[in-house]
Amino acid sequence: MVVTRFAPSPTGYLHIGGLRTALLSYLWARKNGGKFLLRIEDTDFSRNDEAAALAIVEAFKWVGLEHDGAIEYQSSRLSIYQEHVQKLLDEGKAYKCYMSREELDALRSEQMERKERAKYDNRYRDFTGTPPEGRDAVIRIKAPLEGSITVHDGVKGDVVFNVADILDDFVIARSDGTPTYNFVVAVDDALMGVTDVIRGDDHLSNTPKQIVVYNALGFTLPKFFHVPMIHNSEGKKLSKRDGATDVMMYKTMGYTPQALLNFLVRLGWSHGDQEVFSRTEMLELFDPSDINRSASVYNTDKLDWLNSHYLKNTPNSVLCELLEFHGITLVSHDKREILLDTIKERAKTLVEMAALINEVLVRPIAFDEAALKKGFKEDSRAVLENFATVLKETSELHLPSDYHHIMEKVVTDMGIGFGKIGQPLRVALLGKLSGPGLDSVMAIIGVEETLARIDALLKLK
RNA sequence: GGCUCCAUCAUCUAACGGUUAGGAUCCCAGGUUUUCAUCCUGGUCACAGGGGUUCAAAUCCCCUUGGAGUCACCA
Repeated sequence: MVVTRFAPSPTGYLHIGGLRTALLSYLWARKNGGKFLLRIEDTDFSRNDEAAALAIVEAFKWVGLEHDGAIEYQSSRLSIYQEHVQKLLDEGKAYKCYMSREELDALRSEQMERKERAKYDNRYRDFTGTPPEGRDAVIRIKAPLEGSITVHDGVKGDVVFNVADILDDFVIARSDGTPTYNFVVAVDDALMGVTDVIRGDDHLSNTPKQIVVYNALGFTLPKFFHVPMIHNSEGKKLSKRDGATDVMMYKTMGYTPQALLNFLVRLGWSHGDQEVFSRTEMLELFDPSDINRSASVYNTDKLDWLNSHYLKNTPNSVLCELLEFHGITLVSHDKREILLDTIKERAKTLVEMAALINEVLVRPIAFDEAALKKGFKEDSRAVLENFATVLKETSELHLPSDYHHIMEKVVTDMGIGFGKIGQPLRVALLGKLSGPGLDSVMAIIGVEETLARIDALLKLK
């Protein structure tokens, strides 16, 4: 049984980097028919932040990830931690330290002056005397004094830490009784039965401390997979200042969950030359031991490409639903198949699709100056008038090909090239020189509207 | 500063001692298209540097350099 977990602190939204580790954890659990747990790390924020948890669940829901069981809040597990602190106290594996804040600071500045590592001096490790009056104690764990601790990491390999370099008797419970992070993480992961810890490699150097806790409590160690960070274009850890880090912003920007997930799963992981992965393929092929060691740069060019790829392959009915979120209602539009077919070929995002759709559906309020100059020449008026005439004489116009035939007829009759009619017609219909195929546009908006738009342009000139 | 991790095209990456170092995105060019986009074809572009080990090194080892992360009564 594989049990993984995602353990964010309640920051109020799901971070794009968080989504990646969540995805990898989710995939690994589901692939093995195991469990994927969600735990909110709110021991310090202590304001039982359910809103923040909900934001994460909302984002999960949007991308289609689902955690198993109830959400665990560390803030509501305080008694469990206290129990385990007490256990260590009873077994002499942890002890009360009465050092004051001032004493600690003094010790540190002394060590700094001597260019030594800031490190607790174990003064209360074997203390048996009378504690100082009226002073709250913190609880420290007895960490090994020498030797080394090796993290067997599924991504990085064996990472050896020298105890003398990194450890001291660190605090596991504050003077107010609340437990600290490294203690809580170890206790929770162990108690919740987590077998595979997949998390950012910024946690790698915390791991020895957690191992000390595991060992003291007699828990068996999980497998660790420390996945490399995602960097911004400056090569630094991704932060809120780097633009879109909130997962839900991607919904607003018109990306599909499949594209986003596909993009993220390929950051730091690959399967040969494959670029496009369906959910099923991810589940089938993902293995955390294939994760890269090195950090990657967050560059959304490929996300755009993936998004347009998925858009092109999304059924119109689904597109229709997705577009609702972006203010486009097409359910009752009788030409929506033609419209969507032509639009989805030329948009990178749903937002772009929405804009393109409006360009077709809404009569242009102004004509682009340059387009007018380039697209409407001396002979254009005659061409458009001819076209309008033939249009009025023809009945039963429905398909793009119907309109195409009329364009052909006019062109042949007048002995001109296609460009002579295409350019001015395009300006009339769309107000500019680019856009979907004209026959499609006309089929979508119909004869009446086509004539009206031509008329509007002719009146202006 | 100590400790730890990392190092292949601009970007994501393949290669698990033997390839002209491959793919994708971006970019550029050509083709297709009434236009734009799509699509197709082609092109530019990389093993950080230096030592070893080996018949053979992008791959293993060491050093240098560079980058990142982490060092709390934060998580």
